[in-house]
This record gives sequence, structure tokens and C-alpha cells, in this order.
Amino acid sequence: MRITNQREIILEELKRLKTHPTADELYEVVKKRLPRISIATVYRNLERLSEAGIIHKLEYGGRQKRFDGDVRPHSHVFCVRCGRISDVDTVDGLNVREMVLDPKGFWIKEGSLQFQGVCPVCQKEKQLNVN
Amino acid sequence: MRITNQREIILEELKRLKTHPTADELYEVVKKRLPRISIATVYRNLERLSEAGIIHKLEYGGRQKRFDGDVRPHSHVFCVRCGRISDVDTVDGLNVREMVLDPKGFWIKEGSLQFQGVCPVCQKEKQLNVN
DNA sequence: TTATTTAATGATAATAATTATCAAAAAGGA
DNA sequence: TCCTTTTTGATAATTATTATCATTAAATAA
Repeated sequence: MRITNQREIILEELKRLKTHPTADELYEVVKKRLPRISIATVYRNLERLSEAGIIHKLEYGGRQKRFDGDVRPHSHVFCVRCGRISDVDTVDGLNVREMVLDPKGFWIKEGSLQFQGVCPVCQKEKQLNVN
Repeated sequence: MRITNQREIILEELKRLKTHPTADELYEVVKKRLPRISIATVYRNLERLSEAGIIHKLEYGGRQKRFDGDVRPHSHVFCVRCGRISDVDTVDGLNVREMVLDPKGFWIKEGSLQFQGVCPVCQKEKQLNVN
């Protein structure tokens, strides 16, 4: 995989953000440094980088995919109202792979804990009856 | 929520299938019993039933949502190649909620183990170099 | 039972996110 | 420098899902 300017900056900005952005959120950030970049280039590179295992593609709730520049094993919580994702700190020494009794014929590559909940932003909206 | 014929049969067929079907897969099955049903009715009812907690909406890998008629806590593995989902048997007595140290301000509602892998069908295709 | 109200359906248009296409530009050798 | 390959930007196409709306069915009241 060639190191192009676009690819480098997309990766750099994704690693800097801790918000698990969607492709278009990241596009807005990257555009500040590369004003002529195309949204297609962002999509393409996020795909290529995740295939290569350099970043992670997150596909929980919500219709948009999100991306994570941190590939170390860790758990996520996603907001059932807005799709926002946050890291969650869990007890140390978990080996999720070891918890499988019957993989039903699958070759299991990765395992993680996953949580669903309501994020702080949506908690406030709920209290204000905005929704 | 009213009990309509369509709603009843959608739920019945979803509970019968153990394949975690997509909306259009379930539509094809339901159409055999209700040939005049609309795909919109299937989407609508899957949404309503999952809001009511009667079924579960699964939004892992792949671009299509999948649905599960079994709402008892259990773990899933999804195929990174085709999006297929299977149940996975895990060790008993897991309390995933208890494994959280810092929920980062989220109200956590549910937690589960989630696995990624390659399903038996895609394993075969890989061996045959179809892809 | 019949009338009335309310919710659900079927058909299809609209939307939104993502992927595909393709000519032009950039990168990395020979 | 020239040549080959990959990547880019612009935009069209696709795909899954959601919205719209007139019609129909279900639940409730008279």
C-alpha cells in the first residue's frame, strides 16, 4: 500500500480523534488540512486501512459505519439513540476467546465485549423532553 | 400494539428461523404464507417489534440489519466476509455487565460477547479460491 | 349489530450512505 | 526521463431503509 499524502493524513486524524467518527465526520476534519480531498478518497482509504488491520471498522447501531484508530483490544458502548460510540474500561485479564464453548463451525478471529446504552448527550435531551 | 395477521406471521416465521435473517430474507419466507404482503410491512413490523423488545435487531458487520426472534441473553459470531450471524455457546454464569469498570457516563442497558470470524460457507469458498 | 375512530397495510417515492466508474494525476521504479 | 501501476477527485449508480399517502382492517362505542 502506497503512502500518499491523503492516506497519511486520514490515518493521522483518525488516530488523533477519540470519537470513533463516521466517514463524513472524518472528511470534515481532514478537509481542513486537504481542502481539495474527495469524500470518496476518505471512504476508500478507510476501507483499505481496515482491510489491512491498521484501523478498525465498527458496525454497531445506527446506519453509518464508524472507525477506530486504536486497534488494541478494548470494549465499546454504543448509544441506542444516536449511534455514538465510546470506549469502556473493563476488568483486566479478560480473555474473551476462551469463553467460547461451541463456535458452530466458525473460524473465530476476534472477540470483544459490547455494550448498549444511552450516551450523556442523549441523556440530557431525554430530560429536556427534546425527543 | 394491534395483533394483525401480518404482524403475527412475521413474528412466527422469525422465531422459527434460527438464521438471523435480514428483512428481505424474512420477506421471502413470509410471502409464501401471505403472497400480497409488502416489503414495507416487513420493515415496519420488525422495527416495531424490536422497539417493544419482542425481537432483537442485530447491527453488526455487513450493510444489512439482521433480526433475532430469540431475546434470551446469548452471544453471536458474525462472518466478516458475508455478514451471516450465528449463535455461539459460551461458558455459563457470565455477567458481562459486572465487567465494566468505567462506563464513561453512559447508562448501560445491555452487554454481550461478540465474535468475528469466517462462517463455514465462506471457509469453503476460500479453499476453492472462488474469491 | 352497525357506526366511528384509530392503526396498519400496500404501493411506491424519497432519502442516505456507500460503492463503482473513469479520466487525470501522482508515485515508484527501470 | 519514460513507463507502469496505483491513487485521486468528481460524480453516477446502487442498495438498504424510511417516508408518504390513499385504502383497508381492527378495535371500540353507540
